[in-house]
Order: sequence, then structure tokens, then C-alpha cells
Amino acid sequence: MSTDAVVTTAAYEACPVTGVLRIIGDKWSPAVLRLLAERGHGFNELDRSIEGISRRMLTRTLRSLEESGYVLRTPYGPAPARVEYTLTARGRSLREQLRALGQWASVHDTGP
Amino acid sequence: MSTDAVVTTAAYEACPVTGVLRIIGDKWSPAVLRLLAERGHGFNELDRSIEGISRRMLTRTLRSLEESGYVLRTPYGPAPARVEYTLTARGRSLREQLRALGQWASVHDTGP
DNA sequence: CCGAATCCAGGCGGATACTG
DNA sequence: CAGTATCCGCCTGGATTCGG
Repeated sequence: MSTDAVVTTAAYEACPVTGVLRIIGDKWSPAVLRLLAERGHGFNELDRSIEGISRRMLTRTLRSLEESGYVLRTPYGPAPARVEYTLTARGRSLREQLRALGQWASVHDTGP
Repeated sequence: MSTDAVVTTAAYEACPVTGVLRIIGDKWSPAVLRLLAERGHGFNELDRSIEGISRRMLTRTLRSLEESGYVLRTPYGPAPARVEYTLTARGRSLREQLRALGQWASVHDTGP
């Protein structure tokens, strides 16, 4: 059965790196991962540390990273509503890869 | 002089990886780089190899990679209009980084 | 064979204001 | 402090058509 079936998403899905890039290839994920790699951060703390980001995009970025299992969100403190964002094991692992890529970029230039 | 000047694009630009990702973080660049890493390809050859891509996006992707110095475009043959796309030294160098990231991705899953 | 031109939908990302 | 809600411009990316 099937000589030509299941052509579908052959060469495209065959590139594993695409999946990750669709998540961390956006505008702010690298900066967030970078900061969280140092230590846990609160929301506004991240907001203030990342120059130019909006609270909206910070939320979206954090949600995306959380859903992908890179970031852990832990609310604490019933009163003034505090949340801490930290990297998961996968997040730290990914961060290492990004650091290597960043290393490469700073050496080989990032284009014109 | 200046205690608070030059706040500008601090933490954002401080992340070198962002620059590269803005180029290869799109939908098709990884697949193109992957194929060109094997050998030189013609335009339609790439078009046929990458399932789902449109000629338009292939053109844009190649132009982008060319402008960034990752891909070399060399036309040859006056008659039937042939072009060969190959990786530059920087391109091959970048491809190595991507391969490493792809390795990581295929091990650590790419998320749901 | 290798594109460029046009059209168009959808998503990313910014600005602003409001909530608990 | 930690978000949500709304609006809106822009760019990515797909489909189709035309040209060298």
C-alpha cells in the first residue's frame, strides 16, 4: 500500500530546528530567556529590565515560553499579587544553546 | 558627565542572538540553509525540494540570506537562465550552529 | 528555468487605557 | 504588582499571474 502517499510536510518538518525557532525566533524571547538565566524575575522587573518591551508583549512572550515548557510561572503572596518567573530545566538547557549562538553572532557579526 | 544618558536600547541590543534570529528565525531559512549545506542548488531545485514553499517566499528567503552574507548567488548560462545558490563561509559557519541547535531540538523535543 | 508584480489574509507587535 | 482589553499599523507569507 501507498507508493506516493504521505508526501505532506516532508522536507519542511525534516528540519528540527524550525520548531524551536518558531517559538524563540520572535522579538523578545531571547532577552527574556537571557534575564531569567541569571535569576528569577518578577513581571515588572522584567518589564523594566527589557528596554522597549510593552507589558502586552511581555505577557505574550512569557505565556508562549511557559506553554513550551521553557519557563515556570509561580504566583506567591495572596495580597499584593506577586509572581516569579524562572527557567525550567529545558529552559536552562535551551538557554545554553542560545548562548552559544550568541557567542557565534558576536564573533561573526550579525549582518549589515 | 552623564549619569543617566544613553539608556536607549540597552538590554535589548545587548542580546546578540537577536540579530541572527531576525534573519534566520523566519519560516524557510533553516530549510534552505540545510539543503545548501549539502551542495549547491538551483532555484527550482530548491523549490521542489522544500515541500510547501512558494516561489515568492523562496526568492525572498534567498535574497535575505544573500544580503546577510550567508548565501552566494551565481548566475551562469546565458540561454536558459540558470543560477546556482551556495553557502558562503559565513553560511557554512552558521549552518553548523543551526545543526547543533537542531540536534538539541530533536533530543529535547520541540514542544507540543 | 528564474524570477518579478500584484493581491490579500493573518499574525506580530506597539500604544493606550482599564482591572484586581 | 501583575496583568487584561482594545485598536491599529506593518510585515510575513500564501496564491496567482506575468515576463525574460
